[in-house]
Amino acid sequence: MVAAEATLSRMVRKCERRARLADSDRTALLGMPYRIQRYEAGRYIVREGSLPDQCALVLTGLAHRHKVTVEGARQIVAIHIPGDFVDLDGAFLRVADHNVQALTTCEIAHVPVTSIRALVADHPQVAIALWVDTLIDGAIYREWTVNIGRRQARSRIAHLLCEFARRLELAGLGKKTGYEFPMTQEQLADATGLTAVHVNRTLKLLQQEGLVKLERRFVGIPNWGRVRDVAGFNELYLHLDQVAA
Amino acid sequence: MVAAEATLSRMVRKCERRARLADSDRTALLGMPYRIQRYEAGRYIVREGSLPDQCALVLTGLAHRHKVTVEGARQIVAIHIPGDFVDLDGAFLRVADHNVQALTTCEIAHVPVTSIRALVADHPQVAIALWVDTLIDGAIYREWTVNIGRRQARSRIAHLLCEFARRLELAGLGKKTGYEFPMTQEQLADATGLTAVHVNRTLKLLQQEGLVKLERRFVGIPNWGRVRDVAGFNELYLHLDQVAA
DNA sequence: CGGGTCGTTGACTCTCATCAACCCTCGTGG
DNA sequence: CCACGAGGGTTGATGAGAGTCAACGACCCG
Repeated sequence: MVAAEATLSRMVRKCERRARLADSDRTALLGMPYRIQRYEAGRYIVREGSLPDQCALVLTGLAHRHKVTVEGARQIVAIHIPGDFVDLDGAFLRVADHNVQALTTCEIAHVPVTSIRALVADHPQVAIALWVDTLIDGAIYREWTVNIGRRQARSRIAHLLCEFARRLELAGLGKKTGYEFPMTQEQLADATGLTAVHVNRTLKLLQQEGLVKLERRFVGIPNWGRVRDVAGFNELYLHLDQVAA
Repeated sequence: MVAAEATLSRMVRKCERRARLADSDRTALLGMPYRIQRYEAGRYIVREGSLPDQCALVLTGLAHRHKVTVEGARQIVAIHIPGDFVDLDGAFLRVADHNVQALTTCEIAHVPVTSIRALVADHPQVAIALWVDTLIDGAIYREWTVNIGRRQARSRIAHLLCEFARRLELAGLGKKTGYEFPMTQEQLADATGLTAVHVNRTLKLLQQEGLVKLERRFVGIPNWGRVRDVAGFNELYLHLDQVAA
């Protein structure tokens, strides 16, 4: 499980950016009991309405959260990359209010809720770090609301691509100029509140304009400044500057 | 400041629903230093880009969070009612990524960030309660994303009215059958990702259907079941059942 | 009484959804 | 090695929901 250890440390590194951790905090984090499970693309990790007893942490691959309306329309509300806790909700909220699903094949570390609770009870700085993580998730949700509510398709998709670029870059999993991006157009549609057909046309447009390059499961952003402007992307909400207070 | 004390206790009551608090936790919460300030409707409480040194707690009236795109379109991302911390972000994130504005004339208690930090350091259960509050805010953000991304105007507005009904009811500030609702149609538009004109027409429609009754600053919901169905409203995401673990 | 904010309405436009067909690619199995 | 099927991508025609622009009306408050 060497790879897994390496990725647990990815999460620890993220926590270190969010609160000042002592060595004991770090070792406690790394010492959390967990069970690694592999999920094929499309498999559910958490179901709406369930009472989870574990929290999910992404080790490899991508996972997303989504809800389905009574009419059956799906909305993806968040996408998570390696190192993200997908489901801290599970530790403190009784019942899951949304689904978590593997977007690509991915490895998930399941941590018992009781361990999380014990960990944060004994390590206040870890609690702060995870709380800050929750706050930043909230900030991202807000930006998604703005994106879907007030930007039109072209900007909306560009914005999602910009957000991804920066987050992956920060995690050391890609560059602003290009990164692996395994979402289907239908998933992209569900994340942006559009339809797959319209996403297709809009992506075509973005490519014709030379703003993005798409190949297989790869996105290229040849001119970051132009795309950022088209998207109206301001990375403030990602709180990348966030350093232990 | 008797009224204010009463409303601080409203916040404490909310915290008690979110974590098991000892007497010492309660008194510590009530003992937080704060400065009460009155804001006229429309005044800014927090500005995007600022480095806040206080957190805002709504005592009376309504406040909302919003962001503005580069094109100047405004999106309201959250609305807060008395007893809500509007701005726990301020306690742990360096820079505000959105604006907080008085929606009606309201009274706000400002608590120094340092006091919040000291409070949660000394009272882990209070930290949990506030963290759970953050998690529930996140759940509401997610539902708003779904609302704006996947429901059409009629359902979308109905959904917002349902959410408000339940939240106000829980806070003891209204009933499901009707409540005071001082939002203008333009604000409603900014909260739902629509335009004021379309909100106007849609409200008309909802009234013609007998789903809602609108008078001045008051909303009536004569038949909750029907409106809930039109909205596709499922209150799970409000986590009203949330009780100390 | 006047001005401002908010709500109302009509005419027109445009973005995006819908429906439907077809293509390509890739993996599988005969 | 080829046939087949399924998932994903592409394209066109058409329509509906929502935006835009503009004018006017209602109400409140000074």
